[in-house]
Amino acid sequence: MTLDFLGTLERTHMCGDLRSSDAKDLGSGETVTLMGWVNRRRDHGNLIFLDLRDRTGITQVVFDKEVSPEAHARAEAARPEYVVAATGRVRVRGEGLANPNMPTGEVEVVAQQLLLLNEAKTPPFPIADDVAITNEEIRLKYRYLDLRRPELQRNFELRHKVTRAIRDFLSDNHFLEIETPLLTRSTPEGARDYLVPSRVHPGHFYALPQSPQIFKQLLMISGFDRYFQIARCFRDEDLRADRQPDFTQIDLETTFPKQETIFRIVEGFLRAAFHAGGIELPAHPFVQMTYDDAIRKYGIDKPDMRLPAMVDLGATLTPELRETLKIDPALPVYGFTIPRVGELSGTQRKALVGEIRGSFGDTGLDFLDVARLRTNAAFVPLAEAIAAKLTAEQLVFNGENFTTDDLAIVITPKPGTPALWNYDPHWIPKRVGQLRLDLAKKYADKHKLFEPTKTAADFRFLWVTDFPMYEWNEEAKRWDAAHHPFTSPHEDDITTGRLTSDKGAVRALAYDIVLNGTELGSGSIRIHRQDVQAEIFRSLGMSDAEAKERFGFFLDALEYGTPPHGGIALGLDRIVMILAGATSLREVIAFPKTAKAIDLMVDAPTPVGEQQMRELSLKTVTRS
RNA sequence: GGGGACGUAGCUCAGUUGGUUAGAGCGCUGCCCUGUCACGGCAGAGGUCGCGGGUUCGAGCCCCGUCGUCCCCGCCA
Repeated sequence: MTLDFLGTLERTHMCGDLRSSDAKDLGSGETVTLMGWVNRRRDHGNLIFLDLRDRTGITQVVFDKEVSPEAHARAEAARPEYVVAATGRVRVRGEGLANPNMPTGEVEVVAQQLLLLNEAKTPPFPIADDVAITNEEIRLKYRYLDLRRPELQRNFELRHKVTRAIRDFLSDNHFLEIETPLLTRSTPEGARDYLVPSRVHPGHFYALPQSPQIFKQLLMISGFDRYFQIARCFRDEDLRADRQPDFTQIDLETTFPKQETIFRIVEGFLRAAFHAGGIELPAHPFVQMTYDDAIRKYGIDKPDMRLPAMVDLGATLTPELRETLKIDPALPVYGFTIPRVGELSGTQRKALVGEIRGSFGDTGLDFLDVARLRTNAAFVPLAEAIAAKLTAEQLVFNGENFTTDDLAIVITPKPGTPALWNYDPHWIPKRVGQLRLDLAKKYADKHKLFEPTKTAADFRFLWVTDFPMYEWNEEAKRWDAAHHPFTSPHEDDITTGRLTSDKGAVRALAYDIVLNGTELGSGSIRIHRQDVQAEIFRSLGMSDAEAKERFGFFLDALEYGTPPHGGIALGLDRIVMILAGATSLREVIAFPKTAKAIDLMVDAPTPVGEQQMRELSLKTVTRS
């Protein structure tokens, strides 16, 4: 079978367009032309059905030997994924022939002509069945075919709509979209940089940006007032399901903001973005929580608000009880529930106990099983007191009482164990918080709190505020910037001199936006005074000379009338991922990389030829 | 750098205690079929059980190594 050329033929409709009204409107002799891929062929001998697919949908085309023997013959030769152009009349399907399962199911096209524009090898995995392919390797190698599947077509249409809604919202709110360089300067702190060797300057390297941080601050100094960018960023760190080395941020900065100014802007464009994705978020501001509260109540700086919080049960334990139960007299005792886990069998419960104890190892932590406490008369009052506290939290969480169907865990630190975790008061809550998430994941099938209902209730946003300014770096024995060194401390922490006297207690005007336990974005109010910036650099152990060498241009710029400013950057990929109900960024990035940062389709990275290496003054050495 | 899961036909998977010639569904090829839409019927092709080594009379199955993919910890200002 020879292939046809398109010639002068033009497409009149997309494959998702036609409805019964189109059949009525078309007078006799009028025809439509559809172009697309053969989704499926059903050959009944003298009658053949081809389902034509493009990104808008699928339309059934009928080939009747009596209507057009030529078209019928070509339809016989067509196979899945062939590219064809079908011309014919739209017909309302007869009684009982309509297919209510497809949007175009009330009509069909009776073909008079079929052009076979291109053939296709049998694809390595099915395109037509919208089923999950588990072989990620083959999906990525044949990414162009994977992307042809309806599921991914939907994801990228969603991504486009979300991006567009955000762009429109920010544009409507006086933000200017300005591009910043991709070839820029390495700032060797934070994530590892991707480096690009300079040909013109042997031994010198550009770095790809981890974020346009300094540039957007300079744009504020330049007086652009409000800036945004859908910015590609690069970080040479190990990957995760929600981390790719090459990713996209919605980056923005504005002059004269309070934190709340930034919050309202972000809430505004997220509302617009979710609206574009068919979700109406409520009009009220998102919930806010300080970093300290997040750690205390959830044991993590990005709480998943779809689950009930942890509860401090310390007050329910008298010193005598602590002694009897071998609990440290001074340390907090945490309890939490996983709702609707249901009755566990003796075997299941035993396995769970082993699992939890095993995960604690030699940490000094142990736990009480509330269900077992109840079986001992001496501890019934304690069990009741604990249940009362858990009930209170459950009421806050979802308006339900804690019941015996909810798995209740109480974590108890053995006496004298603080030394094991270096007296860090966050150690216990973080550890308990991790267990909370592990168990929530383990019993996800039972509590179903992670299952999409396709409503706004699926998306639990949270602002986390008042992050610590500094983080103790145990290895280097020094204080590092917890966020980045351009973040402003709270104003009182500057005036009280706490920057030098008590670094651990300094709070930053830094905030994260969290959605369902995923960090969507991070921002801060920046330092706009040269003297404060210089002091922060010094407090980070950077000498004035060193600060000048690394950020001299920026310190200079701060001296020319820098307005107070601040901003945020949100991961566009993560927003789309969660909105699409996906669990990996690969589902929303067109050409993603594997966990080892390989592009399986184009096969990158690769060694380069000697000529290219020589031009760049590069030589490969083998690392031992 | 560390931990875990997986790897059997093009795809999704099964494969018992180690036992003869490795299976199913879908897909693919050919033939038949005028109302299917996950069409149906008949026939057929298709396998380095990721790779290498070992144990054994005998390995898809056990052991060691290795490669790849995925998930997690570290890391990600």
